[in-house]
Amino acid sequence: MMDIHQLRVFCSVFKNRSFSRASEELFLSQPTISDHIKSLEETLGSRLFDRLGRSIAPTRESILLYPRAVELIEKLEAIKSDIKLSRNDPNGELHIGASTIPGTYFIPAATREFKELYPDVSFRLTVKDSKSIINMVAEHELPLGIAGAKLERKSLSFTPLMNDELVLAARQDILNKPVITPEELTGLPFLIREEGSGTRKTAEQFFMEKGVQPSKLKVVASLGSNSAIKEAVKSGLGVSVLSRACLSGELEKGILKEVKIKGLRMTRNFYVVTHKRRSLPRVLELFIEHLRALKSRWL
Amino acid sequence: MMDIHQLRVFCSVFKNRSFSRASEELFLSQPTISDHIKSLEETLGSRLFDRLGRSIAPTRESILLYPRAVELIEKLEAIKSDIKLSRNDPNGELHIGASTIPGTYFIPAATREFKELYPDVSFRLTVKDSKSIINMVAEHELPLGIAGAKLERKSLSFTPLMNDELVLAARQDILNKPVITPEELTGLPFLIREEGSGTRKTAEQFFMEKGVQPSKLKVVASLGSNSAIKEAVKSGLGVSVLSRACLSGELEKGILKEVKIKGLRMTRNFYVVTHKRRSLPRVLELFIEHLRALKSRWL
DNA sequence: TTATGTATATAATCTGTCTCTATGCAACTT
DNA sequence: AAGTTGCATAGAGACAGATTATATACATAA
Repeated sequence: MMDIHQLRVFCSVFKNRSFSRASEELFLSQPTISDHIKSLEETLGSRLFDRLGRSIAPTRESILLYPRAVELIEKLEAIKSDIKLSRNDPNGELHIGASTIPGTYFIPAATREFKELYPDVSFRLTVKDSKSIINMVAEHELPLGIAGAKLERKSLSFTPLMNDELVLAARQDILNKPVITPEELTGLPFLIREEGSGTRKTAEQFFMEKGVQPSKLKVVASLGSNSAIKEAVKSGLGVSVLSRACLSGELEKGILKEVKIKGLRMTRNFYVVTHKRRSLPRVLELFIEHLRALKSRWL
Repeated sequence: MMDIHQLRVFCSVFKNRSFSRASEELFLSQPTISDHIKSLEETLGSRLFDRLGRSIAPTRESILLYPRAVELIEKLEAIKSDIKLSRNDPNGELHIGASTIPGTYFIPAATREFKELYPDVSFRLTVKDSKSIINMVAEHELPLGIAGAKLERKSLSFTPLMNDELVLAARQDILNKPVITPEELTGLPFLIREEGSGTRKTAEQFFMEKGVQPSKLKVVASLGSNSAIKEAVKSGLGVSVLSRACLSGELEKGILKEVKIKGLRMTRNFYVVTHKRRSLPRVLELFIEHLRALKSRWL
């Protein structure tokens, strides 16, 4: 067999025009050099050096071999460093899945900023409900998911990324109080999400804990998306419970007010979902780090 | 250390998407495959395949590595076959040395014909006296020499290539006999080569053996080259002893006649001179074969 | 759930190759 | 003729590569 090591030895002998000088260069004994050259000569079926007693002379075959051997060795080194560098030089397409809230209000901004740091990455963002996202990670359709639930599966790992808080939002002219009691909820004109929404389900659960039956709410409309609800609240149609992230702009500008409910804090976790047995590419590790860094700004 | 064998194993695993199928393809055991992949992963510092239990998935690094590994392996094979082919595909420059007679009358024609057989070879012909040619071979300035003497040196090998015969040539109107006795030589108008010529020296030695002192010859002129002598003989200035090869054209056309000397045949050997410890490139072996084949036509 | 089959990892062992030291041999130098 | 330099050969030890046997993990079927 002809291997790289033998080629390295050959190149050193060729350059030095000497077996013994090659042995010094490579920190090997001279017989070792002799041996490798001999076996190379056997596998190639050609003498590579004429032993002239005191000196050696490269043969025609040797002269043919040398530049190619050098090229091969250099190429091998190049491959090694390329692979090592690729860990620190993120590039390629990142396919990320996220459930509605993070996929709408957190991840897009995060990808934009990350792309500024690492211009060679591109993103593909799949927004589905938490259950779908988790299933896709489990089926290796996604390397990374951000989900608002913790569907336990032994092959998956869930690590909390951030808290999402649901807040009661209203226009000041509709509800001009900083705090209300849970009981007062039933007197308000309520805008709610469609049946099946995670946000709605979460909110209803919290209300029930405080003894407020969802059916007692004065529902003025049921709408299909968070932004539809938000616009409706902004137009003064009623109040609603929405993710704080979804409301940040309006709260800051004072267009909408947050109304606290006495004794009730509605939070849920979003998790980074990955496969336990699957290694994350370095880029994805960096992206998760980036998300955690951004978290402090969001909360 | 990262070696070719490991890359071969990696490629097979990558193609087959399986350690065990790779082990069948390469006629190795499955643990051996695991081992090689593990050590490759260690030297590269990156996981190459995610082990998902039943199946494996190539990582980003793996996808980077694969095409390069394939390229490297193919390149190695290419080198091997190139070197092996080069033995049967003669090319490059052949530096050949020859003493005056063969260098003038034999080798040029031989190189021409050889070049027709192997168009990719080119020749460099050095013509010097035998002693110089032999020295150049000894000093590795020439891989191959054709010389008219056998200067014994233990590092050199002399193998007879052909006989050169010296013949007495004359114009028919000057000497109209097919045979003369050695004694009759002294009566002829003689043209001789300069002092130091191998041809002259050889002829004088043969004459002395037959009891004819060179000083007794009736020398009409001493000229510096074989062709000068030949032209002089053709112009009727006298007779001379010349290599048969040098005279072949004139003898065939009947311009000059060969005159035999009773009991005297003047032959000397030309030798192929090579270094004992030095391998001849395949092209040179072929060229020597070619010379031997041509010999039959010359004699 | 338990059993079974598939696929990889680990352990123990053996073999072969790489490497070394010691020594021989040939060629050049003094 | 003796010494020096440089490659080849022989023998021994260490290490890597390969194998078998076994363990572990996952998926599927009963």
